[in-house]
Amino acid sequence: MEQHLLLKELQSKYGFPTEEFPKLLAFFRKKQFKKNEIIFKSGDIVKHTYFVLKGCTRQYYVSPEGAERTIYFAEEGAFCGELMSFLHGTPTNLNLQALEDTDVIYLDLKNWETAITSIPAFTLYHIKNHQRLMAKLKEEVGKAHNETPDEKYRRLVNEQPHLLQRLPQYQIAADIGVTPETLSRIRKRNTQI
Amino acid sequence: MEQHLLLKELQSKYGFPTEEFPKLLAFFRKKQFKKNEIIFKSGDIVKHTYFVLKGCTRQYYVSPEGAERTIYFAEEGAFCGELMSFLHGTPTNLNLQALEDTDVIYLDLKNWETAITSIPAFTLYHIKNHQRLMAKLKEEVGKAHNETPDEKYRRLVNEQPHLLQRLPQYQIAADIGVTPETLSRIRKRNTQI
DNA sequence: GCTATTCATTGATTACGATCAAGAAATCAG
DNA sequence: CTGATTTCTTGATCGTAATCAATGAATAGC
Repeated sequence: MEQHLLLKELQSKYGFPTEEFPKLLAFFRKKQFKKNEIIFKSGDIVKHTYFVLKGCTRQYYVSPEGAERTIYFAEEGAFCGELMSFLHGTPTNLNLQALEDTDVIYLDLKNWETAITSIPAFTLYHIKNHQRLMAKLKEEVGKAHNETPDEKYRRLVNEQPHLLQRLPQYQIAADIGVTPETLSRIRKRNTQI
Repeated sequence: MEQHLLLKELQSKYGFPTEEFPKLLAFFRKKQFKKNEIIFKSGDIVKHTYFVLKGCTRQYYVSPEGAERTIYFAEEGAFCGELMSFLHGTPTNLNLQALEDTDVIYLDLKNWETAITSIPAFTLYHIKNHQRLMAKLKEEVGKAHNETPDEKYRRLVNEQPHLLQRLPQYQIAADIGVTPETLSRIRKRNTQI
């Protein structure tokens, strides 16, 4: 029997008792999103927290002028959501969009709280995983200013090469923080060896 | 009797039972840092997590070329540390520096774990506070690319005016992500009304 | 109080990404 | 398969921050 993607994620990071898993999984429900569907948008109060089984989502920020800036992509085996809004019931200022037809499982707040309070290993996963994410974000903030677009592109090629294959270039451009034109030139510069 | 700064912080955000506080405080130890002292640096394994009682610290990232980029400043009443390294025992890639003579209280890992497991309200503070920080960082990542340096400066003036008074300009410049020369010109542009 | 650093300002030049504009290539619908 | 969108590339111009360089102001050490 094949291992559930969620269990795999929980165990790959910090160990999770297999026997607890069915109990945890029971709190989740399934859902599907169509390609390009907006899952939540700025101003919404986020009601669910999602785990991607198949497909890909992007979380992004929209500036007052309408420019988009992607914060991160969640592929298969990753949580995506916005716990700040989810936990506090406040409007989010981020947007979440499915970039492909995407299958997820999700928790509502009630089930999330029950799961967290009744399954300590799940709590531990959360705390530790958030440290990981936070560390990544801090690094992003740090690098956001000190790296040239060329460096950012090469880092993306090294760290997340799969994204290059599954995303259109203007999405990559939004992630790096440049215009599509500039990305096209960067690619030209960095391809010819 | 004056309320302890830590209790104030714990209660201001999400409510913390006052009667539990002495028990929590007992896990902490005191320490002082001199102005400009490096508390930890990239490559270190962070052994403590700090709460600032007096003074100010900055957490920053150093690029391979030696350029510094400040992630955030912690003033009185704020935690500062690097839980990723602290909890996982892995080397950090961030640096923490006291910008003034600074008094802190701190926890080592053993006491942190004991406090977290024995004082649920402290756990709750952590989880929720991390969401807040994470949301801020995400916004930072989002704005890092879409804001012009002028906009970043004006946002700093609006959101953290006290920092302008207590920090030298080249620190502000490192925070905004420009050279000191550029900041000087930005200030000139934005001062003359 | 005076000298020595460190820090802030100003100027001139350079480099690079944004923007505007137009074609080419790829994707999609019928 | 064909026409219509959408996406990607290429070119030319423009604006702005980095860099290099030098002077002025403020701080710290003796």
